[in-house]
Amino acid sequence: MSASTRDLNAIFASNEIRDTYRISFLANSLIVPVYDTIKRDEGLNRGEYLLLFCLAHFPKLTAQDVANMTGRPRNSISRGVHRMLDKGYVQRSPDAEDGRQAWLRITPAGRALHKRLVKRFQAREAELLSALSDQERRQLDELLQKLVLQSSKRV
Amino acid sequence: MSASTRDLNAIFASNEIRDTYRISFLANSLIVPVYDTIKRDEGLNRGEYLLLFCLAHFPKLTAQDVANMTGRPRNSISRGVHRMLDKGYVQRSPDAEDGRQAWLRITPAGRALHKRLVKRFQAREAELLSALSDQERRQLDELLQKLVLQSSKRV
DNA sequence: CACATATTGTTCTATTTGGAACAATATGCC
DNA sequence: GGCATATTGTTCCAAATAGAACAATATGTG
Repeated sequence: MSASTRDLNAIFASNEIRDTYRISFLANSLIVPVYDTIKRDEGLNRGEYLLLFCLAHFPKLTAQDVANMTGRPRNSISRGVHRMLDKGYVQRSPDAEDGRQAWLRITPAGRALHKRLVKRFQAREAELLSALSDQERRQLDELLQKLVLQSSKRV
Repeated sequence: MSASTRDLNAIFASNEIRDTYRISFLANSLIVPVYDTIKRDEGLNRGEYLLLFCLAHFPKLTAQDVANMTGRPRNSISRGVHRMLDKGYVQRSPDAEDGRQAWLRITPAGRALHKRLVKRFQAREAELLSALSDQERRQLDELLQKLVLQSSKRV
């Protein structure tokens, strides 16, 4: 009964950082439930899935690249790499020119897993976007692109 | 050198879940650096700040309300409540009608803290939004509102 | 009223997370 | 070449996190 007597959704429209609050809320709503199912079904945690996702979109990356892309600390990536190596979803080969770094690549098993798992995010995204018309989706696409480029500029 | 030879930003435009990826990226970019400064300067972790923020926008809430609003598990909220009680930013009073629950309210000290801290998020938000025109900001506002309402509908 | 079920908030525990220090390697500057 | 500084990836450790079980209270159904 407690929640029903107050409109908790009112905060979406009436707080000092409306865009921040709503973007953060949407991010959680889009990814948390899906990560939960991935954890449950495949035993991958967030860092491991992010690594898989990044490697699915580039021929090769260093651990530092993945840290830069995801904003996670290097030690988290390092742990994720080792677990994904063990699981056979990722392979690693040292760089001949720079002895410090190593190149990471996705394996066929990793790519197959990615193809299966990304469908879950797509389904959740489609559910959310069902609230928008085609034109609104195009608007959103343009706005998001401007914002992420602005955001990554300062890094 | 490794990153400069690859355009890591390309993933924004070319992945299977573009909106999910970019919204999640933006959320991190908006809140993580600010949370870091709040942790450093005030010793509040994410759950504690979220509690403060929620209570700043409602006269009273139960711990369960806060869990619903933030999507965090009840035990995290419970811990946050105790620490914020100790710090004097929150007060608690049992509900006379329902012996299980208690009402949480922000204290004057808590409100003063909130007013100071929210400015940091506002500054970060303004920095991001500087990439958009006034009209684009209005568009974003409308789109976000539709999306959060869609998102909270299913809960 | 009695008993099964649900809800609130808490504690216990295992996992996840990230800061800091570290070794190995690379770069820059004299 | 030699030495200070930077970068990569790792390990160590402390803090944060969330699932599960729990006690107390409330609700519903006979």
